[in-house]
Parts: sequence; C-alpha cells; structure tokens
Amino acid sequence: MVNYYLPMARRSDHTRQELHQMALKAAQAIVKRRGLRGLSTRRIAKTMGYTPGTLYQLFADLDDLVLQLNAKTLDELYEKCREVDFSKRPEAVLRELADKYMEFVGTAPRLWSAIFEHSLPEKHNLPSWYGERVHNLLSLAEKALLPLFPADPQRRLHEAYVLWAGLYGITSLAGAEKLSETEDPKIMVESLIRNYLAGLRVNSSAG
Amino acid sequence: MVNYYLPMARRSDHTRQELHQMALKAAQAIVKRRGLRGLSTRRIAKTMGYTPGTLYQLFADLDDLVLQLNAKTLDELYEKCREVDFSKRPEAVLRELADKYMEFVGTAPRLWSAIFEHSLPEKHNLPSWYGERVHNLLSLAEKALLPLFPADPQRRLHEAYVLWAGLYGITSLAGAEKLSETEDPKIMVESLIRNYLAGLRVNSSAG
DNA sequence: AGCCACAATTAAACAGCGAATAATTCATAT
DNA sequence: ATATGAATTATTCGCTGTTTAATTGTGGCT
Repeated sequence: MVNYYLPMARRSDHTRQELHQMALKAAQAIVKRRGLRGLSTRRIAKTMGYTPGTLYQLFADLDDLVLQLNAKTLDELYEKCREVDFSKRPEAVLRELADKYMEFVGTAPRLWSAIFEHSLPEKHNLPSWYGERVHNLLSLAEKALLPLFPADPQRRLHEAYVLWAGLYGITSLAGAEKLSETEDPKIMVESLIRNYLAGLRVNSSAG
Repeated sequence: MVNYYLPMARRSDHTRQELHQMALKAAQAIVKRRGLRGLSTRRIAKTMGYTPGTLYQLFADLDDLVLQLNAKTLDELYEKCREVDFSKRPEAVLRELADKYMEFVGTAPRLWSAIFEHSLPEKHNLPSWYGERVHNLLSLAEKALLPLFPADPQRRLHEAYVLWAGLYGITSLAGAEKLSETEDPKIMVESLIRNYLAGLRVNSSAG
C-alpha cells in the first residue's frame, strides 16, 4: 500500500515549490531581457533545465504562469512602496510613492509592461488573488489620503484609483512614446499630485 | 519594353490601396471580436479571400499591420472627438472630450486595448506617423485649455498631457479590467477633470 | 533484496503561427 | 500574339502552446 497522505519525495533535486519558484524566476529573467513576446514555455523550461511538459504540472497553462509572474511583479513593487514614511503630509507621501513607482518601472520596464500587454482569453476572468495584489498597492495610496478623508474610506479609495491611474498613464505614455522629449514624466507626476490634491481640498471645503 | 512609370493594372479585382484597406478592415473586425491575440495573418487573409503571402506585399510584417490598425483606431477616435463644441468653458469641453473618448472605447474595447497590448520588437521604434496620431488627440485637449493659459502654449501642452495621460490611464486600466470592477471609470474621469482643473486655478492664482 | 505502485519527467506528436521562397498565374505593352 | 514582370499562391521552415504516451526513478511493502 502506498502512502497517499504524505507527498512522495521528488525524483529530482527540487520540490514542487522549488520548481514553481524556479519557473517564475526564469520567466522573470526572460521577460526582463526580451519582453513578454520573448517568453515561451520552451525557453522557460530550458532556463530551468527541464522540459516544457513539467511546467504543466505547476501551472494550468502559460496564461496562468504569466498571471502569477505579474502578481509577483506587483508584490515586489508593493514591498518597495511599503518603505515610504506614511507619517508625512499626504502630498509628500504620494510623491514618495510615485518616486518608488517610477524607479521600479525604470529598472525593469519590460517586466512592468508585461502586466498590461498580457490579456486573458475571453472565457477566463481575472482570479481574485490577482485583484488582491492590485488592491494592496491601491491601499498604499489610500493610506496616504487618510488625513484628507479620515471618515470616508470609500472616497479615499476612489481618489486613490484616480491618482494611481493617472500615474500609470503618465509613465506608460512617457515610456512608449518619446514624441515630447521636452516633457519630463517626473514633472508631470508632480503636477498631477499637486493640482489634483489642491483641487480635492478646494472642492471638499466648498461642497 | 515595360512602362516603369505608371503602375501596372492589377491582376485581380482590387487595387493595392483597396487591398490595404480590406486588410485593415478585416483585421479590425477580427480584433473587435477576438482581441489582438485572435489576430493572425492566415485569419486576415482568409477573411479577405486571399492568402497570407499577399499581406507581405502590403505590410512589412504583422507588427506593421497592427501598428497601422492602431493608427486607424486613433484616427477614428480623433474624428469623433473633433465634433465637440470648443466654444464652451474648458471644463465642459474636457468633459465632452472625455465622454466621446469613453463612448468610443466602450463600443470596441478590444480594439482599443490592442493599442496597449501590442509592443514592438526591441530593435524597432515607433514610427513618427504614429506619434502624430497621438499628438492630434493631445492637441484637442490643449485646445480646450486655451482660455486658461492663452499666452503660454508650452504650459497648455504640459497640462493637456497630464490630463490626457490621466484619461488614458483610467480607461486603459478599466478596459483591461486590471483595476477595480466596482469603480465606474466615468466617475473617475469626472473627478480627474474637476479636481485637476480646480487645482490648476488655485495654484495658478496663488503662485 | 526484490518488486510493485505510482508520481515525476520526458519525448513525441499535433495544429497553428509568422515569414521567406519558389512556383504559378495573368494583364498588359509591344 | 507573345514576352514581360508584377501579383498571387503553394510550399516550406522553424517556431509556438498543449496534449499524450512512454519512460524514469523513488519510496513502501513483503
């Protein structure tokens, strides 16, 4: 009789979890260098020292793997952004968050754009664990807005969305298009934060 | 002797320009229904009633075709946005622009996200004619800001860029469903315009 | 020790892809 | 009428993601 309850020892030198980690690290390295379109199951497998079939024991398909890679990217950005000093004034915190964001994107632009270049087949929806990663990041911006709307978490989340999306728009446009090389994305983000926050104060006190 | 100066008549029933148009229309229909990942040379060719090889006489490669499809999309959005009444107040004009923009995106979300999902291979840069399409749209937002900064076109462009990038970010994130499913992008855009413009007035009059 | 059960891994196959090339078709200029 | 050369197709190549069957290897049991 075989023991069905404990996992049988692996044939090779790596546990399932190790393999999972190896695959994501391999994929991350490939996307960093060659972009999402340079990623393939065969390339990942070769980088790991395995064959493509093994990947299908760790992931449902390549979409699943990319989704988990993107979640990992979001996690790493989240960890980087958690370091900011949230005791400062909202505007200063948001500026620091934006700085971390842009620094992160700048060091691995292909890894970052993989998040937006990837799209799921029609049938599938985004898994909830992916949405949680996005929410984590948003909660940081929301946290920065806490002094502004201490009693309205919903409002806080809403404004955090707008600022986050604006940040994304600026960085992605600046990254993809060098038409306006006179425009510095850093200054644009600065404008966004300063003016939007000023507008928030005006419109809140007025209405 | 052959006449090198006048184009030889086509073998089939369509001129080169007609074929070019047919290819883009076919690609547009496919992307509308199946998304960018459902697009292939074989599918385009079959839709046109030709074979894949013909496409390579009209386009350098599939990337070129997708780029021209995206330019066409930007053109169609531009034509739609030109209809707004630019005699109104800046905030009203910007809101109308945003409305047209989001209505357009809403009717063909897959066509729109193709703009962001597509990325060129490392070697190539975006052609200038593509950047012009983006600039056209940008100039509409700049036009709306004319009453606010009548003597500072550079400032106008800067603020237009920030606003447009924000709109771009909100719609693309909402369209790709990489952000919240609960937040309504329309309300977010409303917030962006109202607060950013309010901030502009405050910060301009103050400093 | 020997063997069995079964998980892990691989090798092979399939359909489809973008792209390049050779072969073919066919409208026109002479 | 025929040769010319552009337009179109058929074929081929090396890829791709994914599935399947075959193989390998390991731990449990007698």
